[in-house]
Amino acid sequence: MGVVKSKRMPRAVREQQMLDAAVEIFGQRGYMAASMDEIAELAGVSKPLVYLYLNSKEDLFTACIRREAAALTEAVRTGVRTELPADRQLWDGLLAFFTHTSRNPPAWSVLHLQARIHGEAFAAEVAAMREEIVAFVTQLIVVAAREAHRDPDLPEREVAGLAEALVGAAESLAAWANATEGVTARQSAATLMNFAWAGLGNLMEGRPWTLRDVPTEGTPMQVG
Amino acid sequence: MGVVKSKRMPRAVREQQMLDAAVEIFGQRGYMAASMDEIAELAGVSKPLVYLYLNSKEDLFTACIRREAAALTEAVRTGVRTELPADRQLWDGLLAFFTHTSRNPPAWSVLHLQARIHGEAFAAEVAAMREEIVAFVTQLIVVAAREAHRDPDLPEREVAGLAEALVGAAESLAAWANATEGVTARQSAATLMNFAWAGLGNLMEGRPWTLRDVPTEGTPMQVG
Amino acid sequence: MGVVKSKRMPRAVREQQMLDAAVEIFGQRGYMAASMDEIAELAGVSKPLVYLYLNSKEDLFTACIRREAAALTEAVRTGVRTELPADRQLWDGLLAFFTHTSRNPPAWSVLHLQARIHGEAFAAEVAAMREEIVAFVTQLIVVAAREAHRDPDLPEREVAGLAEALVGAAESLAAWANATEGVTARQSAATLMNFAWAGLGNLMEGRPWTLRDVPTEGTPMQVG
Amino acid sequence: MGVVKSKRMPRAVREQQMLDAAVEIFGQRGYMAASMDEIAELAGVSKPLVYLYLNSKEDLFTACIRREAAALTEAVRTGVRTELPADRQLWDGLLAFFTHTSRNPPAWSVLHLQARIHGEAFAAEVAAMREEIVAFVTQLIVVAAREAHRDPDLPEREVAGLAEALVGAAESLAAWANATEGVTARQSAATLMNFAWAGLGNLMEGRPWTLRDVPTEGTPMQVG
DNA sequence: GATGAATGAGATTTCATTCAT
DNA sequence: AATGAATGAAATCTCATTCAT
Repeated sequence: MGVVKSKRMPRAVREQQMLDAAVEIFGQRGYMAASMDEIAELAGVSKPLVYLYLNSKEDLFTACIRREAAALTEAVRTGVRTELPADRQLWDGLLAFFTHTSRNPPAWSVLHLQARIHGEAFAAEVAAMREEIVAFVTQLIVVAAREAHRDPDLPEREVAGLAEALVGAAESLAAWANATEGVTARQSAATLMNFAWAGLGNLMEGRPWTLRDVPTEGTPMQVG
Repeated sequence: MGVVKSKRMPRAVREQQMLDAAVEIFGQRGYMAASMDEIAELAGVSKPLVYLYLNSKEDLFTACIRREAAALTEAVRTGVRTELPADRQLWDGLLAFFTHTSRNPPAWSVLHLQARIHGEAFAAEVAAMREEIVAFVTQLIVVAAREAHRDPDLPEREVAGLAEALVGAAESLAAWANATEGVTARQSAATLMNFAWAGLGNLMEGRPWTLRDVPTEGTPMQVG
Repeated sequence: MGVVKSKRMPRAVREQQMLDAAVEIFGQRGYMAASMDEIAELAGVSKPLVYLYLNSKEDLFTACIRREAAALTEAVRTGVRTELPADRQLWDGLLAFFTHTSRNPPAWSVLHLQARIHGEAFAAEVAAMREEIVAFVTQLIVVAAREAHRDPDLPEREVAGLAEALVGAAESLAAWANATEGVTARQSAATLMNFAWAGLGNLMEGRPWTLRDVPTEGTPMQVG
Repeated sequence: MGVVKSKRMPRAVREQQMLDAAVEIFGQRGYMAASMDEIAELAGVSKPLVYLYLNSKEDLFTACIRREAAALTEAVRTGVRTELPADRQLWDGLLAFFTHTSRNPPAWSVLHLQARIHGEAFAAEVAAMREEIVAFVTQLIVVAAREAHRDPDLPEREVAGLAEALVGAAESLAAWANATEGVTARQSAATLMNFAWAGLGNLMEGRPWTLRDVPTEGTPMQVG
């Protein structure tokens, strides 16, 4: 009766349990402060088994980063349908992003905070994921420009900077939202969408960005 | 000619040297990976002297955070003149911010990355500084709204979210700029100013934010 | 032939070896001067293993005190049969006490000297043991008074003081006997028994305490 | 107005201040745990001055022991008049001893506890003092035996043991009295005097030791 | 497949002690 | 006479990692 701590599980399952534990601990303590002892204990296995499967602390951390990076990009990719208009794609992407990060705070901590701090090797793993997202946003901006008028005079470098700023803002907001009580993924997405699309200037003059069919909670993003 | 490594210096001077070294090492290695040995060596003193003056690794780190937070807020405060229009104030603030962070990359790493990761106590030190800046931006938005029209219907909470997003974007951009070759403070400020003030929508329709008297390098800023 | 330094022993055994070594070193050097390095070396293990099992220098010291205190009280308890007359009980107790302390000089040093010096926490551990012994002696005095005459007019507080003095004398004698060549446990017990029971006054007037059936070596305790 | 912390004092005075501070700290913390920093601070001088005058921690500790040992023996010597009867001499000596130790707890801690623990050299310093006292007591016993009857059949070795036990009991009682609230020097002396002179046996049969002219507080020591 | 036993290397921190003034 | 500045050496403790079963 009760939860039986079954032994002898297939390797794939054990590995996932270990990664779950590792993400949890790395997210809470940070890479250096996390101890393999604690991770093994939380995973419910002995330390040597962790080493047998994941090889070293570094490899374990890298495995965490890879798994969570893949999960996040997959979530965003799934949320976006490229046949829709650019602003709608951005909205859907943001919503998927904030939804995922808000559901996996330790994972987001690992990707956003920990991985960047501890060595170039780890940072590079995250950078790959990030570039994929930046590329997606960059392309969105280009498409939107094309949709808006026939003369796309935004130089490439400028577009890159804007995408960077937008992604950076999203990352910061995600961390802030996780740390702040009562902020929903939808609210975060709405705030950022307004900020990015309409700009403060427009917002203040009463002309926020609007998108039909999207039920909203944030104030300035008005449902038409 | 050259720096003479003089011995027996007054305490105040030595303390600054130690803090310089500590910011450098903490910025590079992170709090946990930084060793007191390395810091002492870089400061050109023995480890016991570091402990005598700064007391402990924690206290040393806190002292770094305090000094750099004070320096950054001071730099921004000095750059802004509150009698000017809101957008000009934002521009000046951003310029001062990016100028300071680009000149002190390790200091910015300590404030932006390290301090947030290692314990609530450290994070709180930074949070105080951050709140000061967020408050400044929040007030700018309110003032700008008042300048734009008499009916400021942006609810308080929304304004807070926008300020958060803007500051977050600036922080991210600063880190990115430090890590990317050839990005000037002025460019960063311009990119973010456009992004924040005009919004992507306006930008793409050829209506970027402009400010007279400000010579710029970034492209879309400064229309004709 | 000889002691094979076998590796990989069960935890319980290793812990006892560590405690043996710790008592030895703490007894010789004192708590502060004893180094975990030396203890680990004498125990034939690495320092981390000592920490893994015993947790900290403080905990290790406490474990030593507890073990030795228990051993000593057990030795005394075993030596005394409560159905015998009071003076015989005292004699048996003293003999057991001096026998045990003379066989484990470092243990006695730990209990009598070290534990009292280094912090109230340690002293309290010993105080518990000591109180047990003082209580035993106190009760002996009361019983003896009852046996001697029906009117026990010794006030409680006075009895406590006497018990304290007797136990204190025994403790001192034990330390002195350990430091002095050629003093047997039996001699110490006899000296103290005479001192305590008959008093100097009686002794000097040729009326020492005597106990039938007890072969003695000390002079004044004459076999009647 | 207020205590003026005068500088430039004659060496002899400064040295006494340092010894005062050292006895205080050594008594509280123990030899190892006491830090020269703390001693210098309590003495109101800089550390190098302590080294200039007292040379080293060891020498400082030895100086403390010497001073306090001399003070204690002097106090006992002064309290005893050798022309009086032996038991009166013992009483006076005990009273002087307990009075002195109760007035200088840190000094007594240094002599009784600290000095014995930390190295043979220190212990030897105390041993010299102790031997002087033991010799005094030994002689008292011999004299008393002579007074009591003409046939002193107590062998020398036995007398030595008895003196040792008596002195040991006194030492223990002194420490206990210092640690216990409300125990006066007179009470300690009375308890021990009864214990030593009459013995438990006599006490319990209602025949305590008595001394004319000595006002008492302890119960069994009755003024005839 | 899984683990209890064990360790080498290195972290922070403290302290007695000395130099230069 | 007196001190602020500075350090070498050593202490406790932690951790990633491996061995033997």
